[in-house]
Amino acid sequence: MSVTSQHKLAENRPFDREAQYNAKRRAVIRSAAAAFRRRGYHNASMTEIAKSLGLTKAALYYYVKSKEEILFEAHIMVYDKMDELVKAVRGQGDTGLEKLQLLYGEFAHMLTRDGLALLTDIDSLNGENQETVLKRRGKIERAVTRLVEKGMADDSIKKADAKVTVFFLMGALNWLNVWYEAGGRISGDDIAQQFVAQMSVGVANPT
Amino acid sequence: MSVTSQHKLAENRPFDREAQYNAKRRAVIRSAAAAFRRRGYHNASMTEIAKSLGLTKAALYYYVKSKEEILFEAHIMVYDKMDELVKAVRGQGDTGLEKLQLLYGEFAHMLTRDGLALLTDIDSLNGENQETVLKRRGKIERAVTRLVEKGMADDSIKKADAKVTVFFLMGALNWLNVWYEAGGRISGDDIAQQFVAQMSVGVANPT
DNA sequence: AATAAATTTGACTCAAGAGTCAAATTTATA
DNA sequence: TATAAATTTGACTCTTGAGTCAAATTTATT
Repeated sequence: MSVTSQHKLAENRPFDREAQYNAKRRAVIRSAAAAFRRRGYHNASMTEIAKSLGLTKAALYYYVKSKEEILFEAHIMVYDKMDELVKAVRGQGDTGLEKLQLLYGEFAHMLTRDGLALLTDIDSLNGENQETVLKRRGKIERAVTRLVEKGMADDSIKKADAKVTVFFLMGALNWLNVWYEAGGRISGDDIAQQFVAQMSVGVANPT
Repeated sequence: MSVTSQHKLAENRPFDREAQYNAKRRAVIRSAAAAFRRRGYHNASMTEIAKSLGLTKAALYYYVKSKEEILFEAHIMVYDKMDELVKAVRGQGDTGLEKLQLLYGEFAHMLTRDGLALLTDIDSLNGENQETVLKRRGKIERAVTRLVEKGMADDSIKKADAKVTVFFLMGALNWLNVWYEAGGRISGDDIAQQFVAQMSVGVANPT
């Protein structure tokens, strides 16, 4: 009996609780990130974020250490997802162009889904966090740049300054969050598809 | 004599003074706009903006009514310039594509020159100002959309959803301000040129 | 039901930064 | 040099919003 309860205490409950806690914490970050995207980091107050979750500001601090921590994690959440996508398409596609098409499509798709958004407010992060986020962004940009360069090497992509090309493409993605409202006239899938098409012809070598 | 001095008072001096005042006011707005772009609207304090002009915060309020007024006018300044550019290319170019190339090049060029930057913080404007800015942005987007549609009609531009195409192109421009630092590896002219090229092939009908 | 842990809250403190204003300073004019 | 207008400032006030904390409430366990 006492052994059983010990067991429960040590295995079942803690897991449950921890999972609960983590889920709620993620919910806080997601919800806040959406508010940041809609209204901007500084215009979205903690009180407001709390209210939209049916909580009080004080309760938020049970899950996070500071507002900045939320911003940081919101950034990281997106870059984690993007890293995943980079990994996911790694084996696929043949030419550089094909690989780029797959990845770009995944990116566009991600951004038109569930609240995931590239945030631009990096200046509101303190030195260390800011550096980390910039590093992560750089990592993604480099992954894309590699595909572009591979495409230039195998002649599937037109030769040009790879960096500018990548910025051009990433710019379009970032801007997506500004104008795209889920449930609008155009579906996320359509946009992703059209972005890929647009990107492709803009970049591909005429065959 | 008294007439002469009256005259001077009424004609010469005031003009000088007014011009001086206006020039300084514009300088305040430009300098602040640059700070907003670099550090974000809320991270750039009035004190900081004043200091970079060799002034005191209080002095700023001799030229502007509020921080928000600065943000508003900074936005308007850019849209005025863009309207000018739209007008400037109106007569030129033959096909829709050619017109679009000219305009897009001018836009890119403007953004890589003297501190003019598309600001994204629109949520920090109060209702009326915000509405005005959104209207101005809409006006520009519509002007670009018209060119795209003209191009689709005369077959110089590939048929697709014009709106998405325009957002794609404007996104790349907006993102420019995030990564482009004047005096970097690539000159503004080169970027403008490459953006036009990128845009063109992305959009043009294969001939 | 008693107890302990987890969660939430009301009522605070504190700092930062926008905005004000009377007084000081500078500039131009006669 | 005297004077008046334009410009700038130091020293404020006021608001907003982040963050804290002891106490209240809820949830799970025996």
